Amino acid sequence: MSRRRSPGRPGRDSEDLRCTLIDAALTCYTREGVAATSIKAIAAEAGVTPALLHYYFGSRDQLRQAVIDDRILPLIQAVQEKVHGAGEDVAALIGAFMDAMNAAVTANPWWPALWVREVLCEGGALREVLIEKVGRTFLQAFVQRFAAAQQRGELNGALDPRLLLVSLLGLTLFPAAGAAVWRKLLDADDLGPAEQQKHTAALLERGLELRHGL
Amino acid sequence: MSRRRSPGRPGRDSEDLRCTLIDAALTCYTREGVAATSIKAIAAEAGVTPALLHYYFGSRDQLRQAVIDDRILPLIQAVQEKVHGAGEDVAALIGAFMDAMNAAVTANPWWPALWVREVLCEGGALREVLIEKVGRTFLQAFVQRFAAAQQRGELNGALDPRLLLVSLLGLTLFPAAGAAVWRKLLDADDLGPAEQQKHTAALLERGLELRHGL
DNA sequence: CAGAAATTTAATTAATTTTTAAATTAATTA
DNA sequence: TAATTAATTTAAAAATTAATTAAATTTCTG
Repeated sequence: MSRRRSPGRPGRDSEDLRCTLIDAALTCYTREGVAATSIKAIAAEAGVTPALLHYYFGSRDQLRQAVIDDRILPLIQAVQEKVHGAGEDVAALIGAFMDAMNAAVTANPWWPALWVREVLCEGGALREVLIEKVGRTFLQAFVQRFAAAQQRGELNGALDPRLLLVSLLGLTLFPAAGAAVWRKLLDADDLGPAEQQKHTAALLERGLELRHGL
Repeated sequence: MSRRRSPGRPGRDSEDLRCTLIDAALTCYTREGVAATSIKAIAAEAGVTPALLHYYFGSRDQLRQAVIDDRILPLIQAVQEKVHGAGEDVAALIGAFMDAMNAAVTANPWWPALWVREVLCEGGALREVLIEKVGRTFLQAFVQRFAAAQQRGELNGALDPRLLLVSLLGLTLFPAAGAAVWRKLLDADDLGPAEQQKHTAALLERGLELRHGL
């Protein structure tokens, strides 16, 4: 945070400030939402002046675009690639997706909250980007493979193949986005990604196993 | 939206304007987030002047509180009561919860997006309200009943009882919050609450039924 | 018809934010 | 080592915007 310094060019031990600034922007976006975040707030978060953000990015909009280009798109691409590398089998596909999501979330804790806020919600700042850039093809590839697997009897036929990926997102992104809330409500500091992962896998593999049915 | 009229007291056909104003506030909160919503924006949404909002509610904060008291708390209470009315059986409990959520979401389409934004996310405006007012007891009651059911062998023992309600929320609120996105991505206007409900029930009851396991 | 109620117009106040320009210091280069 | 360039801050300007208040307007009610 506050790293107040005097004016003038910094010494050669300069950390990568651009990176720090983008981190600060992500923190603010996550905490307040993209729409409600001013460059003043980002500057405060980074312990720097608004003028510097101008120097680096030009304007508020360009800064937002930089955050998208530098952080968000690569993240999605990483997930896409891991999934792409999975073989023919649906189980492998789903497993790869869940693993990729868990890895992405663990490495980028800001991601889930930002996602639910700015992609899921009407008026979200990342909606267009994601939907047009990656969403459609990504989602539809899954839908087709799910449907094919159902026909081969390798996947619960009562599921709607179009909704399954949505369910998987709901079981990964949603719990991760609320992690702080759950931990507080449950007084459970030990409740980490590992427990979450195990629980979700159990639910997906076997369902609730109710004796009487819903 | 715009219902421009001249100054002065309106005719006696007056709809319940207070209600309209609160609706407009909800719309803006949902679209832009509570923090980023000005009373000016709400006034525009309702086709009314900012001064009128003052006349009705006193201030921006009081308006927010009115939205919470008039709309959000009753909604949660309704869910709570329906769940409370469910019998001993876990299956009945879970079924009642899912039904109550689906009903609440169908009747109040703004609810899921507002929830993920303002409860789930750090800095959300409804976080404290919900967590302190209803969250803890509600959640813990579920946890205990889940754990008891597991001991009786009536519920998949590999699940984490603390995380199951989170999963259920992730399978209801999350898909509902993104409904517009999914529909657009899938070119599926027919994809409504009924399909969603059926799909989720199938997933919960039987899991994925993969041949090879995850 | 008189007074109260519901609205808008218009003005005030206040704050805030983005952006620009100038000043300062350190590094690099010739 | 002097001159230039780069990275920062300070300070100020410019623009926008928001919340709130006061006054004016119209319609209803008694």
